[in-house]
Amino acid sequence: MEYTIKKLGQLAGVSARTLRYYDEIGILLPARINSAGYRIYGQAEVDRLQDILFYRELGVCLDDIKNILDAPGYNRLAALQKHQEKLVDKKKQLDLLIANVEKTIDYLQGRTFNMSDSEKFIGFKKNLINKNELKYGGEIRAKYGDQTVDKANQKILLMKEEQYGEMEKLRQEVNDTLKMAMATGDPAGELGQKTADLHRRWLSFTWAGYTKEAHAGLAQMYVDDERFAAYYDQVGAGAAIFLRDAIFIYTGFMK
Amino acid sequence: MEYTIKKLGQLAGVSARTLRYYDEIGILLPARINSAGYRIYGQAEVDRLQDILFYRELGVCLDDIKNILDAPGYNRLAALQKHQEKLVDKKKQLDLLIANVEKTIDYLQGRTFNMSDSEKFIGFKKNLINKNELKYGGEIRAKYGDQTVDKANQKILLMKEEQYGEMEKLRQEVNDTLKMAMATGDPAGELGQKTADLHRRWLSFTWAGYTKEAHAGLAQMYVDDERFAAYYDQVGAGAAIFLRDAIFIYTGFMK
DNA sequence: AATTGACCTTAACGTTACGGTAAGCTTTAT
DNA sequence: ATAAAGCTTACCGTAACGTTAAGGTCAATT
Repeated sequence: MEYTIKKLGQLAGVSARTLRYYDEIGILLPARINSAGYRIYGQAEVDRLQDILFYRELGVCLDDIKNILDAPGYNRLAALQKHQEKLVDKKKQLDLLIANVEKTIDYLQGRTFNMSDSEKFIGFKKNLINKNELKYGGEIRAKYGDQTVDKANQKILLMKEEQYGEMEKLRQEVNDTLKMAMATGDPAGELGQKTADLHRRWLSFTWAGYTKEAHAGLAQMYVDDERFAAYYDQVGAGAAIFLRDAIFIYTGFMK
Repeated sequence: MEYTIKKLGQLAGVSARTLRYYDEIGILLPARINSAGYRIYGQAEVDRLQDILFYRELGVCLDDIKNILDAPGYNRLAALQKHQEKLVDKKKQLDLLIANVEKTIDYLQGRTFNMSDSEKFIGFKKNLINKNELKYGGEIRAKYGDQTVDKANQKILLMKEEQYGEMEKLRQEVNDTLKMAMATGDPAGELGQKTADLHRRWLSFTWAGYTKEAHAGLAQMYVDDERFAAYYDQVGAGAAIFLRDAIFIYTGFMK
């Protein structure tokens, strides 16, 4: 498949000006120039542009990207695997920032009293990639010894366990609060609503995009799907229905 | 608490130069200037800087941020709630990009044959926020009618269900493959390793940062924690142990 | 055959959000 | 007392394009 400059731009979501600039600085040359002087791009250029955008997304400057892609030992597969790690890091950082926003909201609403100034800046972007890491690639492990790297990995592992632990704690809290709420018999009451709120927070751990509609939809699924119903009914008979009602009220689907 | 320019910079992770620039363009003025001409920042400025960085993270230009923050009707709480949504959108986009990288890796390794050019550019950043949305805020709902908004939300809900469905399918696949693998009795065999790989992919749905160490750690937890052990042993007696062994081999923790 | 409108070209200047450096004053630590 | 660290203004430099101007090309329609 061959592309003119605008077609490629539309495909990749960048402007034609950007592609001309990339030509100008020599980071992405067209496959050929046709008789009218038009830039024509081919398959190799599509893939190279994809690589460029992967690095750009990680905040690497174009000059560095050029050097990386043109280096004699460039290994696309290894690079992609590194990308994956970096993107996952980025996602983790986003989670931190989202937690920051949530805590700030709680703070504004008076539900959290101890928010330090330094906490207010957790999760904002730092440079994800440092040049050395890009340049020396796999050698860093040999250079600094596996110990350092393993220590770093262990730290991540600890964080994961901690995160998992928090999620478990939250899940337990949902169950406990649900049980107490059911004793009151009122899904609209304070405890019922607290259950729904806890449930939302638990969801947010794994769910990407929270919306009220989705939350309510899931609540209904809890009732319809026997596997879920069975899980929640461990808490008590009719717990799935009670939880659904509480969530419907919480999300405004029922009054 | 009062801060000098460098202190505030360190707190927030920005340079002193940046803060001077913010002063210059009038987006963040110091609380006062001391006798030596030094900029001194107070509590209000800390919070305002936090707001500025929230918007900056979403790609809003400084001029727009200034207008937003200085608008008469600015409501910090509402703004934060909108931020939360946007960040969640961003996270979803990151998930798309990660999926893109993974698919490209599969493609390079010959495990996926049908990757179209347009697929190669899924997930790269577009402008997350458009000006109108920022300016008119809540009015958009009234303006275009709830119908439009609800339709959009419904679409998200559908995507969620789909995503959930895929995850469920994968989980089922893990169980099925695990059962077959156990019949062979060899965790290091093809089926055993396929189980471990499927398990990794299933994990990646909910886990932010995959590392071999964490994967292996979790596998051990499956054995140690009776709740998990019980779940997997539904597949067959000793399934948790078999899965752990397969994962240990897969992650290189055992030969 | 002519026209229209979408597309392409080069060339040049403009913009955003700072980084870097110079030249000099102030505060803090030793 | 002196050096190091931190502060000031002022100015120049930059990356990655956006924008506009002035003009050539292509496909479809009249």
